[in-house]
Amino acid sequence: MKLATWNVNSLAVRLPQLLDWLAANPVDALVLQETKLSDDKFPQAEIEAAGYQVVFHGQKTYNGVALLSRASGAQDVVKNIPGFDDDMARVITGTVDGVRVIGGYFPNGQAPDSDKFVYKMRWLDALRAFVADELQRHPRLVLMGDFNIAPEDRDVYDPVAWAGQIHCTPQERAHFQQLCGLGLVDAFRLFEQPPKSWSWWDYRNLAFRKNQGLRIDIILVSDTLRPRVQACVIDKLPRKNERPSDHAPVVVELAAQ
DNA sequence: ATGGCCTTGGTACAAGGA
Repeated sequence: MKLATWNVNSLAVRLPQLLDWLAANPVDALVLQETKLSDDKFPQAEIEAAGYQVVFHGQKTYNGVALLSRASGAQDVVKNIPGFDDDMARVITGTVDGVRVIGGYFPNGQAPDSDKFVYKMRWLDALRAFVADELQRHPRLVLMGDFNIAPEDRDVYDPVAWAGQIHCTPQERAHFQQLCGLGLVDAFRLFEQPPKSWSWWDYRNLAFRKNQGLRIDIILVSDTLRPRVQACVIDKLPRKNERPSDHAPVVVELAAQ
């Protein structure tokens, strides 16, 4: 079973690339972030024509998430974080083939001294409570998405320049560790990986060509699923396309039960 | 090297992203 996450930075722009990627990478579940589409504009028919079921939670212009899955579809779908009042469409959850899949577009936070950072901290508190609750009922659980947190210095191309900056603050990293403390593990780090592995590269500064990026797109798997994890990779190929998203997909492979 | 790019809304350029 393969599951993946991808921040597409506008599904309206990236739909052809998404369909190409799915044709080459027939995953069982895929969560998308930054679809930037209200639900009435979501390209459901095109995705279904490609052989996927899809549930989505969007808004105009900003944010927006979706969960694609194979024929059996996603069960018990939840949109956003219950009990957390939020104008932004950031979370979608469903059960796919017995695995509880939570897809998240974590707040950016803008700057550590900003109101948006305060929101990020509140959102992370709410997410942690939600994930803890979900884990009680679904021990086979995957939390994946654009975390907008670089968990460690090795996830940052220039840790000195980024020290204390957004994505790298001690507060954000503490939240990441608290999520792991619920009984989740970073699937990417279960394996030896190439040094300087990133999932996002700035559009500016020839950052992709110079491999200057961050690893902020992350797949956490529950302790129950951990023995089934066989591989976790970042697929840089779509970042080499014309008109790419600034993020690359991340894929995890689970052994059959 | 100040910012350099991309997307949206809307039709000029500002805001947000990371």
